Amino acid sequence: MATIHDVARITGFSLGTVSNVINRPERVAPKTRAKIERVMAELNYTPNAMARGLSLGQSRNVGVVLPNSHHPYFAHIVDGITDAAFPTGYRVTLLPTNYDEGFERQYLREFQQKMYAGMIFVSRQLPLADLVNYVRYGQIVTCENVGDMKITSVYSDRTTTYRAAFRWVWQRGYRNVALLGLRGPEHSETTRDLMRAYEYVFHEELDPDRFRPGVSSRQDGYAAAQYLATTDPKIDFVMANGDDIAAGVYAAYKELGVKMPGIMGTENQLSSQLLHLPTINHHLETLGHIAFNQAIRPGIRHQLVKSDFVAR
Amino acid sequence: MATIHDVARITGFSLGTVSNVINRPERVAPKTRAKIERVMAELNYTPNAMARGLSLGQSRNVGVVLPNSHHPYFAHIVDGITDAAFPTGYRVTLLPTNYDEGFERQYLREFQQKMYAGMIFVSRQLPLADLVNYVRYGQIVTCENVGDMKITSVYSDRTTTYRAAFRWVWQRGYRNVALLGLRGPEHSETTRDLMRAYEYVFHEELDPDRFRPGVSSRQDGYAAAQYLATTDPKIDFVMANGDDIAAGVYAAYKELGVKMPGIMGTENQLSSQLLHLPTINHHLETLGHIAFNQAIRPGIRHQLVKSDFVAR
DNA sequence: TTGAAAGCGCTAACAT
DNA sequence: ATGTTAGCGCTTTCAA
Repeated sequence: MATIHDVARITGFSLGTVSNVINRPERVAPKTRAKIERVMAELNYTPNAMARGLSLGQSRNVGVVLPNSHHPYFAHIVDGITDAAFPTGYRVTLLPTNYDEGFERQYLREFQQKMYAGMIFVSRQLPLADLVNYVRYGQIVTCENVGDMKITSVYSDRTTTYRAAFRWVWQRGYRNVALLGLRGPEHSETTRDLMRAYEYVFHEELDPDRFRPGVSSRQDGYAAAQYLATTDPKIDFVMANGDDIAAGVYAAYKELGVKMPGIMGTENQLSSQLLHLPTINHHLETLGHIAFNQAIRPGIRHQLVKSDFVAR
Repeated sequence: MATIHDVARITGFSLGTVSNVINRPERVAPKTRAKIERVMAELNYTPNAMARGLSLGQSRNVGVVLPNSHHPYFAHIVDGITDAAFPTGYRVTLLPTNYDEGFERQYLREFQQKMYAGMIFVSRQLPLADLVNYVRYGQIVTCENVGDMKITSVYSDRTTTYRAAFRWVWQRGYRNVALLGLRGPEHSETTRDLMRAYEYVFHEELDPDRFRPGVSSRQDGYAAAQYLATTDPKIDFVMANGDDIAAGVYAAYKELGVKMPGIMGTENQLSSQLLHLPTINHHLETLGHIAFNQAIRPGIRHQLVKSDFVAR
């Protein structure tokens, strides 16, 4: 592979001049610049990104921290991020944690070493305070409401939408609601938000037995619904954490032949349309888009992305 | 951030020795090794990946080239790749092309500069021969049947499965089949495979008007089906390039109120289960998994991933 | 077993 | 306008 030395040697100019045509073309005379550019093209030369990064102390990568990419919630956000990154020339690298703090720490250290120009924490295990410690090394953006913590955030106004959704559930006459989630309220801000909205509308705490954690796929939804239907037949509404999951719930109740409860999904995917189920649209692609743009420019900002309740 | 110099200075040993405890611990005396490791831990030291990469001429990244990550086909493969990469400590970076050769060239140059230990071409625009030119710089794996080209490949046996699917269509009595695809046969090997399988079973060429290109979402499927239903009412079977797309086709015919044709999807997603439509399961996560493993170890190999026709 | 030093490809002062 | 040079953090001969 051709290096900057090769083009310097061949053109007869110095390293510095060649470097200048790459980084500050205006400083070099048009004629020599043309000559150097021609040779670069001939040699099919591209600056080595690693060397550049090492010298500059920065890269054109953004790291995206997330537990996995199975769940549609994460997949949609990653979609938005890569779309936004594409025209900018930034690369996005996926940093899966499998819910393990250790990996998050590892990624943070790599960040500190300037491997990533910015990081997006789509999800995190580490305390927010730990992340805040790293903002001095570059841009970190979180995808949650962080209050007035000194860290950039992009988040959806879940509370408002969850309340609207529960109000709809209440008005429809449902009184025995079960919730499905990825992780319990002790681990997940989303689950806490959801429960708080429930309490706000129903004026009571949710029966702990009516929250089923560990649900992330249609199959999980199916299993959870089977459990609920057999152990707690009074349940008349199931709020699922994803449309495909909602579809799994639907299938389980249908197969058991018991009375179908009301079901709600989230993410506004195809499956809720097909089954004509209400859902919540978090506009996750938009969220990803914004998160990327925050990740590549300095400054601490907080941005809200509105979500919608889709009644059906 | 602590560098190797810091730990050398603090421990009183030389750079070389510290480097050795990182890379060849057996060469350094147990006592000095312990001492150095303790200081490393205290300083929270991690080797700088860029510097390491520059020095070594290699990275622990694999690049995944694909047009975009919207289509479930790509999303599923990426899922498989990241899952396989996780336990190995390799990073995966997404390299979207938007179907533009220029970007593929750019990525190939970065590869040549050792930015990526391996590359996976989930899709490509560049001629295969161009890719083959780069295998001497590292592992490149393509996700298609490349015959005896000297490049590693992982691909699904589409032909067999497509034939089985068309045979099923034939046996069910359908005689007027339309096909939906991302890109026309002139650009897409998948489409060519599909058409060849059609010809094999039906003993005739597909009427060109009965192939609708540019279909990649449920909405596209909906629009294509509307067009087909109104311009060519004889059509009695629609083969869609995705289950969600098949669902769009279903919706279009249903809304028009005309006789519902047979419909088949691919990828075995939830939507085909819900609508009870036959589909093809390409086992794309498995394919991604294998692709990753091929990408990180040298050698040219070809591997077939079996796909299934799911009759419904 | 440990140390010294060259080099990976590039950038950015600083000199000319 | 162009050249020279000292790093960026690390690995790896080669010596001691």
